[in-house]
Amino acid sequence: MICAASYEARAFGVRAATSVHVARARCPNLILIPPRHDRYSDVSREVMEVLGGWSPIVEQVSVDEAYLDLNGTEQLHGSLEDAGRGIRAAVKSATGLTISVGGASSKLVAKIAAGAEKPNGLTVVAPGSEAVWLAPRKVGVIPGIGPVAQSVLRELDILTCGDLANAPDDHLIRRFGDRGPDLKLLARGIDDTPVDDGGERKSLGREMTLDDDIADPEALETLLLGLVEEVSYSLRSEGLLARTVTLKLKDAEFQSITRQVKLAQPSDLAGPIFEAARALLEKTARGSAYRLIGVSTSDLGEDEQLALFDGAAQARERTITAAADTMRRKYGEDAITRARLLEDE
DNA sequence: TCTGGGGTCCTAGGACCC
DNA sequence: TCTGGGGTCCTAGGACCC
Repeated sequence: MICAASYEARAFGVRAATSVHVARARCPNLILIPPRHDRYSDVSREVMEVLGGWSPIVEQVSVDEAYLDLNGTEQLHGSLEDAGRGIRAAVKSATGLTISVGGASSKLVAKIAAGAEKPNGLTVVAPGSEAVWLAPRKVGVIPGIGPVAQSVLRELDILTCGDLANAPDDHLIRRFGDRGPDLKLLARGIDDTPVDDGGERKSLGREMTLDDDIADPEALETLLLGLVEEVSYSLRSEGLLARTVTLKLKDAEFQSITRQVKLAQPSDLAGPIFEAARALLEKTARGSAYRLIGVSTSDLGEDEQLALFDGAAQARERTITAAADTMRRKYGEDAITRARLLEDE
């Protein structure tokens, strides 16, 4: 599948999440480049470091997006335009990358502004002019209004932010419930969520879509074990313990099913997490075929002195796991695996 | 737009308690 | 024996974002 598409490719209808097959059909001269995720992480870190020089409060949203709280930095950086120009120049000189910047009185409007002139743009919305600036734009530019909400709004003849800002409350309440009127605030650019730089991870999981739908319980179990191994290794790498395990399946009709269970004791070991996930799979999968299987952990906490509470079996697993992790760190994550996971390769 | 994989957040319904 | 109203917690599903 396509992770990201150049603007040239986008002109042919190729965009993120397009399958390679479809992409090639739409754009025969497409040039495919294998992703280098480690490289992107490194560069992302460099960019975030530059941003850290412009504000003490930086909220990283994804590998390529961040919010900066510039309140109180006017003496240092000047106006929003000045800061925006400076940030773009600093990132360019540190990494060679061009970026788009949006400046505004809220995260909501700043984000929309950043997207207004891509790539390589700088858009500042003056405080007080948010509603006017937003009015002609499609409601879909508002973060949180996705395809489903857009189609509901379309039925109400609400197409632009201006339409939404002036929509009757009762219509919105009927279709969106209590949060309906809040949408009007968003459409006027009113948003007071703070820039939050203390984001802690809430969940960690892995899932895979299968080439062919699989019904065989044993095959599903083996796939699940592989996923659990990856998840538990990530938990240990991040020093986290999980309390809740969620199994996710998607059937041949694309219906997704989730089942979760709480562990008796938080864990970062494959053994207890797999046992929980396996039990859920046994209860849930009744012989039908599935096209996706995944496992996710949540209710995460910091690593405590967990080993103190281990029973004999877990103490043994912990010892073996520690040795295996040492090998993974030294020779790569694939350096060691379970015999059961080799069979299907 | 025929549908990946990593996440976060919200909602509704039911259990349970006072 | 039947039952109000409110709060909290849990679970499952789904919308949404990049």
